[in-house]
Amino acid sequence: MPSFYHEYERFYVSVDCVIFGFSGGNLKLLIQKRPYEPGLGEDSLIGGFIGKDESVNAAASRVLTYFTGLEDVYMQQLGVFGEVERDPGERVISVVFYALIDVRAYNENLSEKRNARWIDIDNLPRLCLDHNEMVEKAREALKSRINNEPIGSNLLPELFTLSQLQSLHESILGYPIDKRNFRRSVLSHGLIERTEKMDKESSRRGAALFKFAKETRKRGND
Amino acid sequence: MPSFYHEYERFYVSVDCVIFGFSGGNLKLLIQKRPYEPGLGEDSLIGGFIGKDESVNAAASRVLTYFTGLEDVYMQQLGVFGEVERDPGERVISVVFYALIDVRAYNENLSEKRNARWIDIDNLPRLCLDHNEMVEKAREALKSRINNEPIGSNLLPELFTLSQLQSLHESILGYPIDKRNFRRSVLSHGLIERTEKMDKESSRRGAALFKFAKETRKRGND
DNA sequence: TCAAAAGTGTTAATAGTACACCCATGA
DNA sequence: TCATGGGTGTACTATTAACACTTTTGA
Repeated sequence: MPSFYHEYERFYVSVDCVIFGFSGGNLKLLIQKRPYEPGLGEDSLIGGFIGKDESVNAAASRVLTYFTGLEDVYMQQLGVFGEVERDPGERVISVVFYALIDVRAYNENLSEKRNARWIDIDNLPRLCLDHNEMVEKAREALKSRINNEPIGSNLLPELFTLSQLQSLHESILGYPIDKRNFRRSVLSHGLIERTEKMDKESSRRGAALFKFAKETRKRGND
Repeated sequence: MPSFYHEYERFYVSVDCVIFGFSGGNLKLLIQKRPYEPGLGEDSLIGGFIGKDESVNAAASRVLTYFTGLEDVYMQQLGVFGEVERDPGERVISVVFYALIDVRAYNENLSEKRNARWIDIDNLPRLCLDHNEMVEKAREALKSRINNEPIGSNLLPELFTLSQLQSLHESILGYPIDKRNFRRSVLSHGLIERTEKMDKESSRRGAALFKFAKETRKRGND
């Protein structure tokens, strides 16, 4: 096979994943200790390099599964970070994804093994390189999606209360929502359905558990 | 300078630009004859390879200027196309942008020199590689932006009639819009201003010429 | 005089927003 | 009995959608 483009430069290409979770009423981010120099040990997004025979999306999925133990996760491309000096070690072009996972399904065992941990999105440490900027951009993307797509289904367990769903929306949007309006709105769209089950854990009275209607759990990274 | 990532693969990274224009009441796309093997001479998006000391965005701007003669053009990242086999020659990861330009400002001389031409967006030929898919995705991005951002300012000349603006919106959205509702809506947002000038070319009666209010002409690719 | 595009208002439906109290329960 | 979170309705406002005729003028 001849080399058609041999006069051009080749680049390291990485994937970085902004992995969102939701627990304890707060939006969380999964971060790791950076395993390479430069910046070894600094807080970092979950990432990795693209392999020779692997598509960009496949690399993102591989990295995500490696760090969470989960497959078929909701994942979207966010964009490319391609400044020349963004990595002081070598020139690396990074393709950024964001993913939404149910933290209850996350494999806790991996946390220690991978040197990863969940942190509160509103209390982010300084991350290495341009990773804070990536998180910021991912939050914006989430904000503009939450009202139009049922992405909450990927962050919540199968069954959830309306209060949990509201709290998730509030965490993403960053402002409080009126309870009655929220309930009416979310129910009128027909995306969620009430089940017979009740949650007795988070309140004395108990709250009805809801589930997302079929087909609203969108998966994959295409 | 040590090589931190030397164990990883490096890739050719290209930029491809979906360049939209608007003339004769139709949305247009600028294409070229592909200048490389494989697929030499096939219809192709405007593209090029990223240089060693050039950011990804800078590469896109360079390519755009080279093919249009224009600088400071409205440009947005669309995403990365990273399938392993997307280019049968070599593995190339492509970062795709879309740009909006005023075809009247386009340097016609470059058309022949660069082997480029404008074609009607609704009458696209088969493009090389996965370029048709890129155009499709760019059109979707345009559609979802046209109602929220004054991107029309980048496709129209400085002064334009409301009919032209409406026709642009219709071309992008793909369906007819009610004239009265459109006018009321677009005027109420205060993004455009009526000028004293009249257009006498496209109608007997003449139509008022409008311009976008300052600060609405967003430029650059960040 | 007529063809062709410019210009102009009203009404109905829908979606969104603001707002406050009672209920059921376990401790 | 009381503290806690669950659950409910109504009135107002803003936005969107549907719809048809008159005006101007050059050919």
